[in-house]
Amino acid sequence: MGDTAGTKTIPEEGLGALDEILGFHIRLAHNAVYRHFTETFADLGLTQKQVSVLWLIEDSDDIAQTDLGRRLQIDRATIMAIVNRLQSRGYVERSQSKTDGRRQTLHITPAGHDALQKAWTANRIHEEWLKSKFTPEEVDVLINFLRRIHD
Amino acid sequence: MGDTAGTKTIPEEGLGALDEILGFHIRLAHNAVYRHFTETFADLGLTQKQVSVLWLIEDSDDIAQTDLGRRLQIDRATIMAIVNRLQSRGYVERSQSKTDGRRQTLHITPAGHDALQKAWTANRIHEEWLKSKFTPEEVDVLINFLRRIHD
DNA sequence: TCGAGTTAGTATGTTGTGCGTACCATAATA
DNA sequence: TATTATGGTACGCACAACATACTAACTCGA
Repeated sequence: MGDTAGTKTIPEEGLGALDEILGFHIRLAHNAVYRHFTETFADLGLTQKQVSVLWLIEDSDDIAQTDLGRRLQIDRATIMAIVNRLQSRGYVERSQSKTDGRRQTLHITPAGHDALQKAWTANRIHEEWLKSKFTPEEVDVLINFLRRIHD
Repeated sequence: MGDTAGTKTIPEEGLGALDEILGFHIRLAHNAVYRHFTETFADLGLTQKQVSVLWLIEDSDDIAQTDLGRRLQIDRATIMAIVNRLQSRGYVERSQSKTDGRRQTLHITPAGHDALQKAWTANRIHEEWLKSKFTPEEVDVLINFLRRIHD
């Protein structure tokens, strides 16, 4: 161990200059949230993205992939992969759009609906864990700040 | 909603219930930051994680991988992969620790130092973009909030 | 001092995501 | 009609997170 002699000067805990970087804190926070999410959703085996997508599909039945991507700010190719996974699990289905031959409309299957029910419960726990770190007013402020970043 | 033609009721823009979820906003914000970071650092070809790690190694010369992981909250196997990439680029080197045979101490090469210099410039631009969305006081508040999440 | 348990590093493999590129079919338009 | 734009798809690459398993080195208690 770095004894008393001055040779080993490993800063014990600090993050140094990184601590000033806003982007860095966002990454760390996101990571922490991601980890807790994964834990909470371990039984379901769904990721954040998958739940978000599933959620939005249920919310807006017959939505197309492109719109999905637009709202969640996800690349066309990436949303494709996510929907594929959801589909191969039997949670969503694709069908042809009547009005536009290029489009595929997405909808939730009963199994997907069930998964979403469970996801809702898990998410309540997850959100409570997260929000418990703040007062309700602070939550509002924080969401407002974050919206400024991603809007 | 579907006032005009009735059949297609795709909510125009909203995120529905998702909009209430704090975790969801963190994800979106993180994503936006990630994208801008990638753009800004395109020339360098370094990721957020790589820069963070490089930075910390320079900051604390002879740090071990484990300590790195502890500070950045990154898994042992994951930090391994990151350091490998950095090493194969010639940005960092490993050497045996004198005091503990299990440990590898990490240090920056001149090439790594150069890369960090450029990263510093790129990061200034990136941070300015990010922080320009807030007043200095708000930045402090935000960092404080984020720290609560990841600490 | 010996042996059990812990810690650091490593290798390997899987999963999910993000993005680039290319291709095709179908609109939309000039 | 010819051209361009759009939506979906396939393929491939790079990264990251994590699990598992193994070795070597250290620590500590009986």
